[in-house]
Amino acid sequence: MKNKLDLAELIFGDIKESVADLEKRFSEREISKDSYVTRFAPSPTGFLHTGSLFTAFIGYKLAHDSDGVFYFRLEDTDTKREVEGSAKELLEQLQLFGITPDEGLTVNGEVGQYGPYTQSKRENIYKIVIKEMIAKGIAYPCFCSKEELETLRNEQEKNKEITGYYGKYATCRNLSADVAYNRIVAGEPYVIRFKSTGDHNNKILVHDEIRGDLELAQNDQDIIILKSDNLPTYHFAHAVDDHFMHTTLVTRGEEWLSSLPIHVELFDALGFSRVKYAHLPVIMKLDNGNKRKLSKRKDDEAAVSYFLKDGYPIEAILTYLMSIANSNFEEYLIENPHESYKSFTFNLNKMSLDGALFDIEKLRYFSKEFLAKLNKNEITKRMLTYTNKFDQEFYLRIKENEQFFKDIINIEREKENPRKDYACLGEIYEGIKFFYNDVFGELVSSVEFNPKIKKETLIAFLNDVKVNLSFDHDEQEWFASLKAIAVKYGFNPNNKEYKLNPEAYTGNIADAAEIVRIAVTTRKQTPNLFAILNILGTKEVNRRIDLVISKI
RNA sequence: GGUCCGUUGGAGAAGCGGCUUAACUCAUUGCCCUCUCAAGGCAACACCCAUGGGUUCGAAUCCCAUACGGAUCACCA
Repeated sequence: MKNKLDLAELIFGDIKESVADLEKRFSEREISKDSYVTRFAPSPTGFLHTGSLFTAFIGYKLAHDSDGVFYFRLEDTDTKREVEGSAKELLEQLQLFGITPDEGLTVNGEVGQYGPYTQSKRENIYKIVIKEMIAKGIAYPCFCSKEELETLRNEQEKNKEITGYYGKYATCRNLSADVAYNRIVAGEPYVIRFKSTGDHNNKILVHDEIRGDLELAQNDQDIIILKSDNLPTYHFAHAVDDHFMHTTLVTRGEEWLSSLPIHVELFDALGFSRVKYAHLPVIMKLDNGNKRKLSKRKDDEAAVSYFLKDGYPIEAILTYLMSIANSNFEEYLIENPHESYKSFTFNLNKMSLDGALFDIEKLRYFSKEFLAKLNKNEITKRMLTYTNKFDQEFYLRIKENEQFFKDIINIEREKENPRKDYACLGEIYEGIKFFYNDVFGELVSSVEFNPKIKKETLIAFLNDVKVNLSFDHDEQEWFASLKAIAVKYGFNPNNKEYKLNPEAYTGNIADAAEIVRIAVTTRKQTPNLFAILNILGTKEVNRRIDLVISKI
């Protein structure tokens, strides 16, 4: 007759260490009690998700605001869904946002004493724990096939019972060690399950740092802890890793709330002291009038690369995320205009309980504010990095004459209330392309002037502008000279007078300015005309006017 | 369907039993400024806090029910 010890030895014969050895190996962190140890633990299944960035950001803030540790752990136990190279990509994108792990996997390799930080490399640790669990009888091998499980589920559904492997349905939990031993020797495939002692009708009291005290039904499912591929499932790995890595606060999406009872039972059964949890609300999106989680497959904005590609500054993205996380953050910003999310202390209690709708308009607002505050050198530098990656043609154009670009981007910039034209770097080209002579040449063929003004007047006016418009000195003088010319062609420089009898004039001063504006930019709306004329210079302005006249 | 979580304006939200004629921010609309646009300034925008019942001298705030929304029920995390 074989007993539980024999069974444990049969399955994990190569495992010699004990849980006590592990406790010794991964001893308590020397860290203040008030400091949080948090982590970001993604699976390598693709690029960085906006929701993941949010979670990582919160974890990072919490740890750093409390002089704690923020570490990165790779949860790569689902070999089927794994995407090659995504761990690296995740890390790099995180770094772009300034969210660099203090410990665990980093762009420079693994750091820290609680590793390995990649779950597939921790097989041994999991097995040490499971071996003891089998020996103690709180875990057991299960030989049920997927087909059998499927049949069981159908049966349960038909009878309107709770589905799953629990209680009387967990047939393998009653197998004697001897029987199990022999079936394994005979070569039957199996998984390892946790033997739950919970009762679905009883409640457990748990505390969530965001939601407060929660009363949840106990877990009674004999969940799988070791899959047939010898890798642990999430629930078990979470308990083992967060215990031995000494996490103090688990920050994760609220989709995990319903499996909390499993985790709590696991921690208790293993004799681990429970960690704290903060289940973060999920970022949602409105789809046909219904709220739903941002979806990787359906929504472009679910991937942070979407914002990067358009050139939203990472500072603006993080500011936006912080504004959803703690709404008093915006008040903080108003009171402290020179501060940012970096100096703001994030508070879990101020977090909303339900998922916020992703609001691109608000992101755009923060982004405009941010970009407007940059000086010409800073924005040029960013623009160079951005276009080098996403718009080579424009990159080369800027490079060719950096000063020219700086002059353009500096129009109405370095001052108290700068222009807020751009929500992202990707919008800049469209805004200023007419400055470039070759582009102007293409645009000019489709210029249209106010049809109310006669062609002859237009041409005569423009010719006059060519010789008499003065913009070498200051803005006042420029405007005065524009007025002087305009008057000759029947424009009224006094708007109040003009409004009294519009029929008597060719137009008002705005109409006159519009002609010049269209002639040199092909647009009806632009930033300050005086500045534009100066940047282009007399020669180019006159060349453009000639070109335009030839098209009228 | 079971279980859990939630519900204050178009969006993020403050509020936690009387100080609320419901803060603040974005969006929207109007006016002012003005060579256009952007910016800036000033206003407006929840006949009331999902609905219905309670508790209370008094409720957005406490309790119950209903409705609605979300999450979750895998050898995925």
